[in-house]
Amino acid sequence: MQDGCTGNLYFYGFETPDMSIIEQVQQHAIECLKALYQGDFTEKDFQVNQTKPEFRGDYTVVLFSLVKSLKLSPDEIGQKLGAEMARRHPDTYLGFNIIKGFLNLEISDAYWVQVLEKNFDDVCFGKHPMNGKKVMVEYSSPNTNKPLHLGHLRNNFLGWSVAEILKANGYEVWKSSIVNDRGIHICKSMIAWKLFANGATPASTNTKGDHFVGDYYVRFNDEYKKQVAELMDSGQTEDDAKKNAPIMLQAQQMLVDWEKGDPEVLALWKTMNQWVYEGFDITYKNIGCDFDIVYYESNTYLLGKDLVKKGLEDGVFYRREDGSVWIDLAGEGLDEKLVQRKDGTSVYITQDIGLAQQKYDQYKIDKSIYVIGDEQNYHMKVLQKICEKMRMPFAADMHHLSYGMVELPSGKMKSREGTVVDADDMVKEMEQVAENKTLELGKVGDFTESERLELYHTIGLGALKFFLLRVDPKKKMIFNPEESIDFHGFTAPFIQFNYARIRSILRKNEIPKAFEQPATLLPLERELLLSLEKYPVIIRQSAQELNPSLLAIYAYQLAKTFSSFYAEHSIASAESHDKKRLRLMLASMTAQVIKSALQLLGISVPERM
RNA sequence: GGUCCGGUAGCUCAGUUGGAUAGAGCAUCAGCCUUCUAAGCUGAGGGUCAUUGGUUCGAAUCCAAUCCGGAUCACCA
Repeated sequence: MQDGCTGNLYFYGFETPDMSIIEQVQQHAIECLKALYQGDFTEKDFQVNQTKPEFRGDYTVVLFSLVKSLKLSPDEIGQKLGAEMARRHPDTYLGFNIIKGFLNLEISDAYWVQVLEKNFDDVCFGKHPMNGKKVMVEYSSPNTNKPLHLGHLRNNFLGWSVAEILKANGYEVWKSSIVNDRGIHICKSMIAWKLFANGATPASTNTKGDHFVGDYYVRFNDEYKKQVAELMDSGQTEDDAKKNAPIMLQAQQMLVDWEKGDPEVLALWKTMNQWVYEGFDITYKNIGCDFDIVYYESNTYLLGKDLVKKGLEDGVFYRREDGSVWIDLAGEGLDEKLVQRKDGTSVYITQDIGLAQQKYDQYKIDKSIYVIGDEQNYHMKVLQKICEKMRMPFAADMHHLSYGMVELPSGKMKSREGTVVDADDMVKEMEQVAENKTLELGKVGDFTESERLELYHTIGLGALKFFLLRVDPKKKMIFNPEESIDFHGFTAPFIQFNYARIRSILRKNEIPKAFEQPATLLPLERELLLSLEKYPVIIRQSAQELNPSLLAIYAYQLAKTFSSFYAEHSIASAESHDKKRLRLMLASMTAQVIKSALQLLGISVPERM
């Protein structure tokens, strides 16, 4: 599903999107250096940064790296370069100064105003034209024996957001999920249900399906622990007790029966999985996740066997005496890895190879992204290496978007030990906090009941998503349930609040027609424009790095700049007609970009709050 | 033990293709609502960028070693 922004904006080859100002500065500098010094210069020869606030200027060329090759002082290079850039592009540069090897360039007001005039009402501003590339983002990929928890939320928010960010960069994107619907963990819930439920169902107990099944998973572990303790009391070692506990043996037998296709086991399996799916659907809908393709492991777990055969023939794999099949990756700094058991059944990685191939065959994707926790870094490295060794054409374009675990102050969350923060509870709690704060502030007196609920959802879920997305994905993060997530400062509600303030103004004021005379920009107006102008670059960067936190940080920084601007200058009662028009346009564009950036994070904005 | 990732303010985090006096938020303190929504604005305090050495005009960023924390190295998924 595309948003209408990336489809037909440009005809390939005829029109290219405008260069951002930072790219222009770079090009201008290259062009002028060539003219001045007759050498070959590229972007790599010098850096362009945003000018630090304590100096005059907008963008800065760092001159030190040019000193050696030109054999001139930074000051001399700066003077010549600055003058030449200003001479050649008088519409862009207002002036320049050189301080300690830094060439600070002031961009002209006219340039900034033209950026504003051109883009202030463009809902597609910042998004890039279609590039003809197809990419699949696999994310979420839940187990069906327990409900989603906070860690899954990080995965879901990340995956969804990265997919949207790629769309905004012109990719055709499929969101997919591989549901882990078979295996010993499901059998554990099944056997516990059989033993203890007396035929109870989610409906009969008025419980959400995934929680219902999850409860039996916990029940299994309780019983298991009890049985292990009993066996140990009767003299068995811990290892033996763990192996011999009757309920574990029953679960394992159930898995064997499942693989044999025992109708009774299959029926129960289908029923319980269905309960879980009904629960997941509610959660996914509530948190705004969607998928274009859903794979089920029960359908894919046999994939890859043919590839193992082929790999054996090609000498990529080898067979041991006992019949098991391996690959030797010791040369790549990895280990030897099993790809097929001695009994001929496949292991996890076998189906991963098969599914990777299937994705490529079915959808002709150019890039395949896997959103999977960093505990599987090794596994994913092995997978990619195997695909590479098998000369699969897509091997180089597989990308593991590895993210760190969400931990509690007490350490890792463990479903088995019940120390998890449940996803549904978490969302509900955030909505509750949103409600409390909103009522405290007394701003929704005239809202209808459903408007109120929608607002609490927007704010509460927004705060949660932002909290999880604002951190660099690859870093682990700590969540403290004692201190509930803040609604002040570096948060979604702050950004949403600024959006609502702008909307409030725009409801009451129309943007007047044209300027009567060119406006001169005040520092905060200029700062806001500088920030707005960066948006397309940020969208591109977050796609390149597969990192939504760049957008989150950007959206906050933009909202913060607006907030200062708002406190300092009146918009509706500006000192002149021109200023009023300028500021309304600024406000309008800010709202537009905030909405767009948050939307890429999966966060919506309220018209009032 | 091998491999990989991380260590920045009391807390949670930015900042790493090497650039100016290392930045935000929370918490603390001091101001600011008769004017567009104070979920706000302005300001203050708070740092041995884990440690040591190296590379150079310049290092939180690169290299080496060390310390601390985590992940992973299953005929589990």
